[in-house]
Amino acid sequence: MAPSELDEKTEDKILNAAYDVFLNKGKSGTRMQEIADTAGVNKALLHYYYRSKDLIYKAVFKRVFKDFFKDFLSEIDFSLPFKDLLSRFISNHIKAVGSRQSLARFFFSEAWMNPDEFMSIFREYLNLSGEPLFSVFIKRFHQAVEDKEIRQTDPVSFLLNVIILDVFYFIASPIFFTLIGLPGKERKRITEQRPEEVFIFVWESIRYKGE
Amino acid sequence: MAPSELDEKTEDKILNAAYDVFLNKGKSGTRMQEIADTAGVNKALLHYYYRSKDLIYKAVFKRVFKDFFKDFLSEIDFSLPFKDLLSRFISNHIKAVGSRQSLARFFFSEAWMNPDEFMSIFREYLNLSGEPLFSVFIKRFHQAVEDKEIRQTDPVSFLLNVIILDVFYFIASPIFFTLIGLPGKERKRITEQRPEEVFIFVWESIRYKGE
DNA sequence: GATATAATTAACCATATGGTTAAACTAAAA
DNA sequence: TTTTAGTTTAACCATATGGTTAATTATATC
Repeated sequence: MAPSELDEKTEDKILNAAYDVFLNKGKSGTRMQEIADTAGVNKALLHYYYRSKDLIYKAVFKRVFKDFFKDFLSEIDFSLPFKDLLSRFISNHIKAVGSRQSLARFFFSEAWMNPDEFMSIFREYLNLSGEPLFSVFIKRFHQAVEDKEIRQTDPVSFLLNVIILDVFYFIASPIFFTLIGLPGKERKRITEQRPEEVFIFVWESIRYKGE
Repeated sequence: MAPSELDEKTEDKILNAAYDVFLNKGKSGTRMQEIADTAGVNKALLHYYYRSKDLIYKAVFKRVFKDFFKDFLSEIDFSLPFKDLLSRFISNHIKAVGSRQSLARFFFSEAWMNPDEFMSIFREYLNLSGEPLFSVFIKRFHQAVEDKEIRQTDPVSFLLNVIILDVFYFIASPIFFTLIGLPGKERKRITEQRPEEVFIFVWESIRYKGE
């Protein structure tokens, strides 16, 4: 009957608001009052439900973490041939990050600004995912090397390179484009072609080229 | 006679201290008192010399900007063959960024958290450099394509990819390594080999491989 | 309907923070 | 030596901020 936002429980309203504010302002830039205003509740309720700013932050972080890795690792069909797997991984990944830029921004910004706190919270929630998918990837990689689909190289560095090319494009490109004075039209074109560009770039790098 | 720090002028002591604090805490995380303490001067002097936090921030930003692009673009001999040019560019670049991580961290963190303010200050200081070196690179790139040293591709995306691989390794790798549970020894090895790894990765991607 | 419990609010508090000021100190010019 | 301009300090101010509390309202239980 009523729209979902209206019968949302107060606790959730607060967490959603905190999510928005923390994502856009960072930890030290976030004000409890702004969270309260965004949620449309009295400021005291933030403490009633979450006790302190630190604990709201942790709760938000937990959700950010889940969302980030859900987008990051989901929907990959590991049975595909390696080349297709890579292509799909890259385009999914870029799409996910591109549509959730503030998420990635928050994630890395906080990782830099509060590395100790970040890493300790990070480790708390680590069990959620990551490892199994990674080892599957490594297996497929070695297989592809054996099958002479791709050249011999370090899969850890390779995967890291791919992820870096996917994620940080959205952070580096606005600054880079401004620096070289690239017009908006060109920026848009390059951004649209980004998944294709990255795939060709990395595939050309690792595909097997004979003895 | 006296060590340089002691006969430093107050104005410089403040700027140096502000540089340190802003770099490590970001704008909203920085406290005027902490700058004053770090500089070893009375807090009122910050306002005496720089009027406000905003203006100190701008002064710091100006220096960060200069330092960043000095390391970023200097010492490149554009007369080298393209392959060597690329190799040198990458290793210089990674070395520069690696030894100035807090600089890059500040630079991008602020770019995300205060994109509008960042970009407006950024543009203020844009005239300093960047453009000419970039156009030289483009020329060399096209030349190399003509000479069939490298394959035909977009030089803008290519340069951006190289920069991204250089800069963001230092941001992404600690998180990535933690996520996959890579031990410290391996991390160190991979980090030491990073310049070589990136060069091979991108060179394999663009080198000319015949019809 | 009375009572207990959970949810909510306005007012409040202590401290932190950016910023100001008037007075004091220093060094060089007159 | 006095004047003057620049420099430095301690004390202060207004506001912002995270957090608390006592009282009020809504909700559920008997």
